[in-house]
Amino acid sequence: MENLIKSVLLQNAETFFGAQIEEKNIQFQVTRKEFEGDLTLVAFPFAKLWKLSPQDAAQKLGELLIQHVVEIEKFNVIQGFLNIVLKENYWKNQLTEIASNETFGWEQPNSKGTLLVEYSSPNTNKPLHLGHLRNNFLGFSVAEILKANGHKVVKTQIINDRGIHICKSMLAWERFSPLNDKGERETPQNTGLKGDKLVGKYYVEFDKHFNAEAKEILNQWETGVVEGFKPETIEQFKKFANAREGKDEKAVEDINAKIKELAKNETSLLRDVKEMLVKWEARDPQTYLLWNTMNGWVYDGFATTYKMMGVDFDKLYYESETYLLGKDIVDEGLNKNVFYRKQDGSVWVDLTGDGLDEKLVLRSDGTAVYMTQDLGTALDRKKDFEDMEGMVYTVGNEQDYHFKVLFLILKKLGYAWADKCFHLSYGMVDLPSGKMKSREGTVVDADDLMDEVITSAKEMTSERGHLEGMSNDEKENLFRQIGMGGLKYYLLKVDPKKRMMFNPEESIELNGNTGPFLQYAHARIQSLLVKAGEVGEFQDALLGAEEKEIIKLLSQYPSVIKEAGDHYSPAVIANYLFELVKAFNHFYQAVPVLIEKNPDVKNLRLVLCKSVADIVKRSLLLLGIESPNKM
RNA sequence: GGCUCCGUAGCUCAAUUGUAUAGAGCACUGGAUUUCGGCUCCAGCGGUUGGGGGUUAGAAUCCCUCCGGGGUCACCA
Repeated sequence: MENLIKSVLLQNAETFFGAQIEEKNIQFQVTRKEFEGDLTLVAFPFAKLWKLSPQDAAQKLGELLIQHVVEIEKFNVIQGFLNIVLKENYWKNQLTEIASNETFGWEQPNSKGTLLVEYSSPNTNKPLHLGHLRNNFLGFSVAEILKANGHKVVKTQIINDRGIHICKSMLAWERFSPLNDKGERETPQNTGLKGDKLVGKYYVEFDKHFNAEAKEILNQWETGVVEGFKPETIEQFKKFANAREGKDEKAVEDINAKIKELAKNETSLLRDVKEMLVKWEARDPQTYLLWNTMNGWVYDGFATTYKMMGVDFDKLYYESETYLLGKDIVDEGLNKNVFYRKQDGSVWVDLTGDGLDEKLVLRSDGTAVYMTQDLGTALDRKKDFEDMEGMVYTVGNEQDYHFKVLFLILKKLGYAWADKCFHLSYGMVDLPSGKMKSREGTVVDADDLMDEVITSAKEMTSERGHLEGMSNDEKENLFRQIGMGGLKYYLLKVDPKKRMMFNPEESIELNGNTGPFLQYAHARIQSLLVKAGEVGEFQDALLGAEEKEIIKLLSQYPSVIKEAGDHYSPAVIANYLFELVKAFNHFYQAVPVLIEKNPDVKNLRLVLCKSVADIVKRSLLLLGIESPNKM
């Protein structure tokens, strides 16, 4: 309808206005509840054009439009806003169209370009936590939303499976794991621990021993024991120690931190773990075997977690296979004069012209840095998916700068698809107690949290739900659907860019703006439809205010899907759904459906209910949330 | 300190391509069912949109400034 009015105005611009008008001057908005109308046109720009008062301009616009657009029944003008009322038949036709189209609001699948969506991308030395949940739910949902917008989508992740942090877990396991009576070290099999949890345990174990050793060294230094240490180090220590004299508390603390760093560098554990990394890079068979074994445990653990999350991937990238990539791109950049080499052999890119810094892309020893890897990986993906039009990187906002630089370099190197690369940057998840910090043990484990929400869904639903006739498996499945639905909705309803507060109590609520509230509306409609049976024609039905309100909302659905896609934001869909379901509950409370005597009216209401249920179900699916028929 | 993001009701969030009286949920108070699932609905309470200035017919939204908070400024990832 908006497009129709727009084209009428544009086509008749000469006759109406005596001049061409710009499309952006035609602004629509949804008519506010307190005024009569279905659609509102803002008349201020036209007032300027005609040199009339806004009221007169709006009046003139209304008179013009009512002659040219048959669907318009009448209009009214309030302070430069033209409120248009559309004919009842228009809305009934809209409903018929919505109800008859099973993919209403979605674009033809694969009708648009291929996009890679990267999300999750964990380290293999620790289990997944609450932050990963936001990442995974977001990435998965955005991928689904892009599909609904017609894109072909490849879901992917890059697994950070190498580096010093992995070696820390490996070394700690070799050294500190107790042996059982068969002489074996701890494994997921003999402990029953989930693989990622076991490996994470040894990562923590490493840190404990590492800190203890550093403290021991520190004690030696402070008490004057200096044998066995490099003279330079002791020199440095003494310099720091003397610098503490006469300083205030804060300054002393800073200096002590530096001394601690010094001591950490002297630990045998750090030396050994670095040695292990070198061995790994040299493909030492024993180290490689250990690495493979422990990563295998982690992958088994992650697989369980991903399954519970309900996310999946089409293509996996491993950092152990990509970390050497990007060397070619360094040559390419040098050839294209985008990069330059410094005296010491390191390679840099100068982005000061774009308001950024100079950035290193290759170390002086010829090894790659993070940026080099990411450049190489990006090109690698383009090779794997030649029709790739762009990429979405679901990564926390602490890496905003990194991605700005990454995309800029790709652009400077002349890759057209760099323009369609998007950093789906999301804010940190805070707890009521403050920030999540792994060192302080305030991290919320993903598995534990999912278990908790499912358990509380069980407690709450067992009391109030409609569970009669369900098998135990069906019940367990239902609790999972409700618990996970609540959790996902809670994390997705907030604008991704924003930092958000995670309140465990609110996340398991069933009322208000929550996942279960939407699921409940869907389940209630399903039960109604089962009772209703066959649904016939509704041509002669009169449209009530409540019905019309819902049809209006339903007809906005396509633009909601488009907006969610354009902004990579599941929150747009979540907020729309909540509005829709509130309107539906209002309607359902005020208007009888099954008991309605007039068959046309009854049919119309049933079609309306079914359309709402369909949209709710399909949209929740875009958020990764299931809609049970009973709950 | 440089760059960057953010600050909306007691709390959690909408509205940020400028547009009518800034909206929801939670919490709190009071109501609704001879009716289809009460995990429902209705009403009330609650705001100087961090402060100040500017641009505009019109500012939560754009610009400047101050205050407060986060992130980032590694030859880490």
